[in-house]
Amino acid sequence: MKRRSTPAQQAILNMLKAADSALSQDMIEQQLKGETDRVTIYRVLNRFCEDGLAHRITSDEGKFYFALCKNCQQQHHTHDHFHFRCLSCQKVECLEEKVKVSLPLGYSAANVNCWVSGYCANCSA
Amino acid sequence: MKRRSTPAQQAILNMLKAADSALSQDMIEQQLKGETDRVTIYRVLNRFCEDGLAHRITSDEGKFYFALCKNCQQQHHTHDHFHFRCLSCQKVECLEEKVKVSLPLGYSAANVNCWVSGYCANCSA
DNA sequence: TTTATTATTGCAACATTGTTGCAATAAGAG
DNA sequence: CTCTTATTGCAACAATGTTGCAATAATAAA
Ligand SMILES: [Zn+2]
Ligand SMILES: [Zn+2]
Ligand SMILES: [Zn+2]
Ligand SMILES: [Zn+2]
Repeated sequence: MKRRSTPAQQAILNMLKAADSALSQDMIEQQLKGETDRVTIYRVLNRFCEDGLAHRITSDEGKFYFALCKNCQQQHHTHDHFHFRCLSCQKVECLEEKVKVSLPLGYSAANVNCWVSGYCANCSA
Repeated sequence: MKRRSTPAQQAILNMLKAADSALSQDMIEQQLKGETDRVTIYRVLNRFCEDGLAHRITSDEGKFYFALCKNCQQQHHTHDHFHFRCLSCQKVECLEEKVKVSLPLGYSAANVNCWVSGYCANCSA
């Protein structure tokens, strides 16, 4: 299935690049001022994930955020970094810090979803 | 506000003790076979959290799980441990392992919500 | 340029999860 | 036993995410 370049897809990709942070569907819908349907936004974001352009994380609020992949290889994706959500400015960031966890004997890990919420440098000041 | 002991409250508390793992509202509703209303289950669970008996965590599926507090002081609660969700048997556990993360300069942490999903010892075998 | 193919979109409908308001019920004190 | 009010059940709602389907439009082919 070959991808097509569309206004919605471009706008959302640009937003993700410009934001340099993770965005949720509702954040994108707001910035797009309702020009694009909710469903389309979800579909575009999911497509980015399928294509290895972005990754999806479930926040501690229980909703999805999407962020462009930075340090992933084209083939090999690893999203085992911490995510930070600022309780004041709402910004969500992928942190450099990798998650290190040793599981009990016999356990195996398939995926990791780690969040820290608090106040970012701007909002702490 | 003084608490009262009710069948629903007791049943749910016993389930949490017996399970020795974290449960979600729908798991509890199933085991209770619809004898108790959804809303009541949520309210009982939230009450446990208010009373410092349990803690609530948001899973990587985006829904809430509730687990009895084990290593919390009566006054001082710390829920900075990892949680594990088995993709096969659905069991959710509080792990002993504490979350260790160093934030960028100027950032401050208020809360932590860390999940590993994969296969538990039983299901890996 | 024009036409044909089909990826993408918008809309309605639905599923799941969690909360709130309010009247009815029942736990526990006196 | 009676009274107070914490707790429950039910209806209604909000938020988030998905699916089906017909209409639209990006791209390739003619
Ligand atoms: Zn990636
Ligand atoms: Zn990330
Ligand atoms: Zn606790
Ligand atoms: Zn826990």
